[in-house]
Amino acid sequence: MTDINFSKSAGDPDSKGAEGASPAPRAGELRWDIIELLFFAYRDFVGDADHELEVFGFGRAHHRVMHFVHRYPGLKVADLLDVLRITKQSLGRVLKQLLDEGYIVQKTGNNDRRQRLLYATPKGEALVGKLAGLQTDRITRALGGIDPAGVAAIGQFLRAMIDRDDPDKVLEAIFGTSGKKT
Amino acid sequence: MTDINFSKSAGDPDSKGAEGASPAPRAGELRWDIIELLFFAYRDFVGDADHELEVFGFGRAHHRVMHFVHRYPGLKVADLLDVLRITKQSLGRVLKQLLDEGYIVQKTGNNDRRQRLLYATPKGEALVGKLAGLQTDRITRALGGIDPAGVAAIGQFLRAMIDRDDPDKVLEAIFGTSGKKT
DNA sequence: AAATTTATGTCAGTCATATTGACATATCTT
DNA sequence: AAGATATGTCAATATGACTGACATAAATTT
Repeated sequence: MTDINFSKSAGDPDSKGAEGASPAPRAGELRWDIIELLFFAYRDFVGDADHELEVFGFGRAHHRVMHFVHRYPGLKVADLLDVLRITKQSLGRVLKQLLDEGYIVQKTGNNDRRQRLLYATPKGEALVGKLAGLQTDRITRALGGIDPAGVAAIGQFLRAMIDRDDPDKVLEAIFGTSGKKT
Repeated sequence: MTDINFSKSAGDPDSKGAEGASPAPRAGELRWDIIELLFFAYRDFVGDADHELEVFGFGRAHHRVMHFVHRYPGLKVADLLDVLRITKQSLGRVLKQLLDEGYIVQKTGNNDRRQRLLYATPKGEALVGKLAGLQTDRITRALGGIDPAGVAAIGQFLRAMIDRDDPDKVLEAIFGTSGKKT
């Protein structure tokens, strides 16, 4: 999916009825520029990985799972569901494939034996690493020529775009006590 | 789609037990931070619109179409296909719904009567405006506290993340002679 | 004028990813 | 023992995407 889904946000007081029938909501205020740039930037960003994934017979869903399992070793299935915001059934098929094909392994939790902690295998790491390399190339290229202060602003902006209401385990790691990551 | 599609990266030196076969490509260089922030930022950004779209019985595809038709009045069907990077068949159903329900109208081209130029109706403008308002709220909030130079850096970064190889009509408008939109 | 190309629309069949709801099992908590 | 939790799985469905084939109208070329 090339997801565009621009956003919504809140309430747009005036929106539609603005002048005549056309809403022209907050005329000059809407950030059409950023909205569009985010769409195209994200489209091309995820596009990098898509081609590579085809080679493995995987889709974006597999990438998402591999990414988080790799980054947060020992993630539980429930954590993954929170992060990806999909249902158990949707995750099930993808996760099963990754397990069957040896990209991920499960280990029973030490404290709670009902839990299946997920870990990437070397094979899984290789895949995730390859995909991150492609995306990193694009990011590095895009950051070229931007000074440290600018890079910091970019990080600040991206973080501020994320909902903090009910952070999942991964977001807690990103924003939590260890709030690093520009 | 909550598209994540990260990329690859590799190595995570320590992760689970990967040592061994894992590629660990360019270990310290991978931008896991930006990769992840882009995922979450985009997920929440598009999430804003999703809820609102449900009210109308529409999906993200409808939003994308409405957005570009609104922003670039008179866009041809072929242009839309280039921008959205989907097939005629996929666009067909969505576009037909929007036409049937009065969010968009078609006008035969003046020069070329085969063309169906697309325009948003006031009703369509209202919807797009509402969605853009929600997303703009998030963007404005995220940009708060960032100085002009930082905002410029963000725009520069997002633009640089976009492929420029074969720009479609919309990208030409964004980057072309009238390259504005920070 | 006839042939070809272009712009659009549409039909049929398929796929990937997602959904909800119902259950089953193992394990932890009370 | 009873109940709650973590996970897995089955069935049925929806959306948005795909390929390929074909039809029509209008423009362009020959």
